[in-house]
Amino acid sequence: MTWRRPFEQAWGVPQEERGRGARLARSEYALLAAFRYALRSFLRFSESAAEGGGLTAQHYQAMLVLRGCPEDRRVTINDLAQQLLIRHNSAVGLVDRLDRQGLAVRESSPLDKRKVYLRLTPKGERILERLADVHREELRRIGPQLRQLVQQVTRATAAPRRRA
Amino acid sequence: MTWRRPFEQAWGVPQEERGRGARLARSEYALLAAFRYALRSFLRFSESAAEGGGLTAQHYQAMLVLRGCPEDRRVTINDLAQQLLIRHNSAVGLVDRLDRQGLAVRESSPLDKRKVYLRLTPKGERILERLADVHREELRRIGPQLRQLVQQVTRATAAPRRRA
DNA sequence: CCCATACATATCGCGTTGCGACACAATATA
DNA sequence: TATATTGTGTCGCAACGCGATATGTATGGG
Repeated sequence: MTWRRPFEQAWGVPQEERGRGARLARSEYALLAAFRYALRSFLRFSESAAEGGGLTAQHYQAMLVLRGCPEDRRVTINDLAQQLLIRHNSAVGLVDRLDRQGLAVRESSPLDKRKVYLRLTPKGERILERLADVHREELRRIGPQLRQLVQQVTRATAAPRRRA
Repeated sequence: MTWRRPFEQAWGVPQEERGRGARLARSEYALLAAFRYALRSFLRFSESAAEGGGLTAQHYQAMLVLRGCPEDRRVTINDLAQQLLIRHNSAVGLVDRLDRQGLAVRESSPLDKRKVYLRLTPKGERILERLADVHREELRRIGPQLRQLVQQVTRATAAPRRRA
């Protein structure tokens, strides 16, 4: 303890830290750690928020894809997998859960009977709207910090141009 | 397909989209989805990079904490759990795996025999340095995009000040 | 000095998630 | 029609996090 939020301690970047041979200074690791901490924080927030509605962060992300999809398109299982960067079989399980919870339904395509289109239920839309709202607020809260961290991490080596 | 990276499609924010009654426009969902996509991309990159060294993203994050810790402090299991935002018992398992792979070792404190200090092994430090390096590069690559997305998402409602 | 309490770590079993490998029907291609 | 490709689905596995519980260690009041 005494060392909770990792943000503060990653500030001073004393030059002597970069000892001979060592390519990365301790403070640079600290910055990377602080960035990951910020990401974890946001993801934890997302999980908690989703849990409030009886679902998981994956459910939320899947619903975001369904709702955010261009209006002239429909989302298949494969599309979902691509957008979530998971394999199609993982998406199948996810859709099973969404279906079981009444958040989305499958609709097999009449033109290509292999395809399965997904659609949010009214209940799904309602819950998603609440979730999206809180997420936007949280993003507005942590946004500046996040952006600053990204900048710090990348800046740390963007100009490491020290004399010999 | 034809709709891969979600970044592009979340640009135009036509006003008519915000239909009567609807509090969030489709494009705002798309923006949130695009932001999560960016996060997932980075996390997948992290997993792939870690996998290259035979470990997982959690291993990497734990090692970051150990390495980034202030020099006058030592990291215990509880500290690790706090920094990773997990329960202590999850941290125990994680340390078990780090130990088993020869990336970190336990050192019980002589003053308080309950405490267990963690230390990176030379092998751990070597691997971590490579990983930290690639991560910094990736962050430099996606940083601008990420920061822009954060700004877009927050801006979408930061100034929704439309007449009537 | 003893005991109750708090603390730090460890163990166990569970549920969720993602994966690779395989299976199978529908479609496209030859 | 024979063959490949595509889109979904099924199975078993491993990683991860959790709650509940256990065990050893400190610490403070009497």
